[in-house]
Amino acid sequence: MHSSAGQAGQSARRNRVTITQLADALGLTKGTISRALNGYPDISAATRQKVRRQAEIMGYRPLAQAQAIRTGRSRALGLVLQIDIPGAQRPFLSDFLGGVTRAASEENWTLTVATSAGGEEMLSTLERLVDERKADGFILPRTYADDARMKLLRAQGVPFVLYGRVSDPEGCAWFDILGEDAMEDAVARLADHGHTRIGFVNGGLEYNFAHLRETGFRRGMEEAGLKIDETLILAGAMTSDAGRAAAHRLLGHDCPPTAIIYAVDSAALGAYEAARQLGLIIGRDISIISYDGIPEGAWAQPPLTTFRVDSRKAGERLAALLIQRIRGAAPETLRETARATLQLGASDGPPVMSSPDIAARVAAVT
Amino acid sequence: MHSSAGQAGQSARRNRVTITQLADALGLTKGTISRALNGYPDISAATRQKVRRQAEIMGYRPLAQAQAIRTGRSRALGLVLQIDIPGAQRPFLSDFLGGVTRAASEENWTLTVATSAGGEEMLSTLERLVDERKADGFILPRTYADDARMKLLRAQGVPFVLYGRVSDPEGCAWFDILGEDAMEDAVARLADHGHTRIGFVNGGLEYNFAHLRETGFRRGMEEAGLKIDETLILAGAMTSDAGRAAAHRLLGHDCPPTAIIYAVDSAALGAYEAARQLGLIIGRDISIISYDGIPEGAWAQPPLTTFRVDSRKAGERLAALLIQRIRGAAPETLRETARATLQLGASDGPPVMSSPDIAARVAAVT
DNA sequence: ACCCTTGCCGAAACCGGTTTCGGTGGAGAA
DNA sequence: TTCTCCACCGAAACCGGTTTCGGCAAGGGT
Repeated sequence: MHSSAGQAGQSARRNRVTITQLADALGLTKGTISRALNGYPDISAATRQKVRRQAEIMGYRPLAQAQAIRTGRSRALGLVLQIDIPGAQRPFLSDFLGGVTRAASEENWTLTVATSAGGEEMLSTLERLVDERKADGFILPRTYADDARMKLLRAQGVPFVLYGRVSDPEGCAWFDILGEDAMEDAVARLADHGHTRIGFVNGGLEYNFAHLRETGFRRGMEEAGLKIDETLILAGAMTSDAGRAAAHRLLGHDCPPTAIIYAVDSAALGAYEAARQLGLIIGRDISIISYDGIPEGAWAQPPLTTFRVDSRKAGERLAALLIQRIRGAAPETLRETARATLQLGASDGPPVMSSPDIAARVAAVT
Repeated sequence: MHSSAGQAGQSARRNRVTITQLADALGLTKGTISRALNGYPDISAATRQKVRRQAEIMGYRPLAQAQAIRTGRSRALGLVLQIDIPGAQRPFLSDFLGGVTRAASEENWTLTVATSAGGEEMLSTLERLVDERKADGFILPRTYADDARMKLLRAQGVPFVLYGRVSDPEGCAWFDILGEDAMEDAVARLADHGHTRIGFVNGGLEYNFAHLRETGFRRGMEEAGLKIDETLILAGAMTSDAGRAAAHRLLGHDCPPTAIIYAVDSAALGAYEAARQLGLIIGRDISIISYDGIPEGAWAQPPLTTFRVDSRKAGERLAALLIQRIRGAAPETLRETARATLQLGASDGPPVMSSPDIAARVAAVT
């Protein structure tokens, strides 16, 4: 029936040391061992010490699954990735996972990963993992302005942490990068270059980060003393196609911007195509600054000036926060933010062409 | 002590239906239920039918962790990613994970992911997962010519499948993309263009795929009736830096190639830098064909002609194979391959400059 | 000297399943 | 009719832990 796979279980099972073996070795009962290791107060310090040492010697590690059926907790973090979103978190995933698993394994936790295509599947996947107790808590990447996953988990009473902030912070723990500060800095940098007409291409407004980044953009414009032209603010660009369309629209404006800030790198890459079609050279005729730090940006010609996100650190912090959350810490105490770092490219610089110059060039081409 | 996290477990626990509840509802004992659902022969067809239907109605799903402590199997697949390798499997990860988890969840399995930096950490991580029974089997990406992970798992009797083939196939199941065929096709394509001096920049020879791709290159050269110049074959280039160095070396040759085949996209991108430094235009003065299909390639100028790997499908097949393997199928019956698909770019074409032309240009610049 | 705490640990139930072992009833054979 | 065998299911042990409950001995107070 089962040839080597059957033997597999046996030989792997052989060397595990169980709590009963530990108990026998010490002449105690397994109940006592369990309480000693889990820090119950009714075990003497001397006994606890002995148990700890012997456990170390024999290499005893409790079987998380056995613990789980009684305690309901399996020392596993859950992560459900939405993979149908074009280009979303694609390149950072490896770093992000590295961070999460590193932090998790430091506390002897593991990571259970699932994926979903589409929102409903996401929710059903989440539900399945919850009631099969595959994870004690969840990391939710890419928070939406109104997040259904959050509601589900909150209703079920399952702990979670957000990668991103949310408008209704009630009972939420999170880690986030300050995208608004980056957008503000981007404006300041362009203003320093001498730009006065600056466009803004935002991501999808269903994401919470988009609102924050727009706020940052507006704040930056105010700080720099520049007038905001609402017709130079677009949204919904998450892909290079959408980014290209947005660039065409802005550059086809009666009075086009001399610089464009993108909220999302993948969209910013679309501007390269648009510029090529219009005969404009990025970094000279038109300046671009963006946000994310995806590797494609560094390989574009000229390299994209962008604000890089440290995904690995984000993963590490999120895992650490979630573990604390599961252990009972109040969510209000579990909120952290970090700044993005400017990654210099050559896609921005002082304006060479004026707004009318650009308009003329665009008109000539089309 | 624990405020909302404590309540969390309770409310989540409430709606789970256990095997005992199912048994009570049917007036049977839980042992009978278990045997009925697991297809034991000593349960009548009628009873089995009744149990199945009632389980469906009540939405019963066995708790994998509870099953695991008796059976040793938790219905979880294991994946350990090595994240210190620069650029390795970075961009495909999302697709790959999507494939794995999709195939896994179809059978109600889950995926446990861990990461490691460096070979020893990899082994200890693997060992920890094995004896904590966090996974019933493992997917091993990027097989080495002599793979320590394989030996470990084989010794422990733990099932595994390889993403990639291996020189000693004894007891191994695998899925792989036929990189050698792609390399062969690449040579044929360049030969059709009219190239006769073709260089080859391989990846690290510690990886098994490198040997396969070199074989493919040589076979392609023979098929095309071209002479192989051993001094035009380099190896060990996995990063763009290494790829750039390799390009400089080949183009600095007394009689440089007019086309270069790279075994790895990330390395091929280094050729773009080298060409820029030497004043050569890729796709015209020098042709490049590569392998992997990373997104950066499509954004390079000109877009990289490369053989694209379907990572999602790879993930799906590997998960399916591993599950079969765990269930006892013989490894010899679990071996699949697929072809890479050519993704047209503009980095290759008919030779415009001859080998001496290129040599002269390079000499002039340096 | 007696009682009452208190500290500390053993015994046993429990979690949600799987698996072994017997026992019962009905069909078929003698 | 009686014996036998087999199909089918109940009872209970088991997996590796956690948690409750109760008991015993030492120490403190009167």
